[in-house]
Amino acid sequence: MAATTDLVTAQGYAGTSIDEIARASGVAKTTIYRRWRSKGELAIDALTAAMGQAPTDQASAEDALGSAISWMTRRIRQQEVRGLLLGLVAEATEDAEIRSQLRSHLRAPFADRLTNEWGLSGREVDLAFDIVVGGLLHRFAMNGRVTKADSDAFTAVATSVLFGG
Amino acid sequence: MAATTDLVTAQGYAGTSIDEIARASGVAKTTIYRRWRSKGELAIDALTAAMGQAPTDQASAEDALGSAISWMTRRIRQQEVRGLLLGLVAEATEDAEIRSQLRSHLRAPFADRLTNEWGLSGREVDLAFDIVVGGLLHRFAMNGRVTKADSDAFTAVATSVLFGG
DNA sequence: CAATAACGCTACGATGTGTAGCGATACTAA
DNA sequence: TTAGTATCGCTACACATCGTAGCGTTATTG
Repeated sequence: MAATTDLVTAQGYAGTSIDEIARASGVAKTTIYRRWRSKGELAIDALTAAMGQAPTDQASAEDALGSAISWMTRRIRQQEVRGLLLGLVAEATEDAEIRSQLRSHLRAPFADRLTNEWGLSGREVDLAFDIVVGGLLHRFAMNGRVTKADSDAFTAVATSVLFGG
Repeated sequence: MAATTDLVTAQGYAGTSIDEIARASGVAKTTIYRRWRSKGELAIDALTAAMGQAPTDQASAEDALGSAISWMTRRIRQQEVRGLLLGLVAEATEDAEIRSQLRSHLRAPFADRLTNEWGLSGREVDLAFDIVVGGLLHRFAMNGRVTKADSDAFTAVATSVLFGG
């Protein structure tokens, strides 16, 4: 998984082959396929590790949303996370299995606590999520980079979706 | 180009090969490569044709933005456009050439008139663009579909970015 | 009707995913 | 210690894809 993250960070998702990952991690390709069913599922696990834990110590719904958004934008500005995520979102487009794993490993950690513990509307939390993640990834796809100003702009929009700006 | 659009609509971008496009259009694969340098550039042209013309008859900046956004969301809800776009955005991620063509064939028709003729802020028009396009494509990637309610939600957010909501 | 441009076709080279089969190595339990 | 089991590494493969080379054939054009 570390080799996966490193190579995808350096070469992009599509530009990284399982052969390379096997070589870099000192393991046979067949061994990788004994543990993961596909490149996508390996990337899901690598992404989950790279994301780490969502923040939990908040005093209000506003705090919880703000810190969830800021956590997500920081992660997306991280090249390791972004590289894996871009590849996985592209694959999710034509693979329902990856789609479902992305929902439970990426969206759930962001959204579940906000809706279950803080009572925020599921529809609006999803909207904030898609604005931040979709917006930043799309901006990267169009411009080849994502700046702090970019992530601040999407953060402001997503926040005002739930707490009128 | 028609064969490209049809096949991508039915099978997705990654799931459609140049061989299939050649067969479906009754043309040799080599002929396709004599006109387009890659699958991506063929898809750019097919996308441009499928998008059609951006609307132009407006009376105010608000009108112009509103109709540009609504034009874009309608196009993205169209399966032909969405299929091509999803594949191209994925490719743009690791291909600066596609990235640049996407800016001039997709973003420019949406944004140029808004900034040049109606004096809207480039930064904010880009933000509206990325919210609508990025948001809707990402929602499709996560859910496997995009509803009218989805596009209405992103439309509302993007509009309020420029004309305070 | 000759010269030129475009096409169709077969055959490649390079790369990728994912699998089969087999011998060697490490681990586990009595 | 030793027998049995799970895991591993390796080669080879099946299959698909992009994009190109070369060559003979058909259109087009002047």
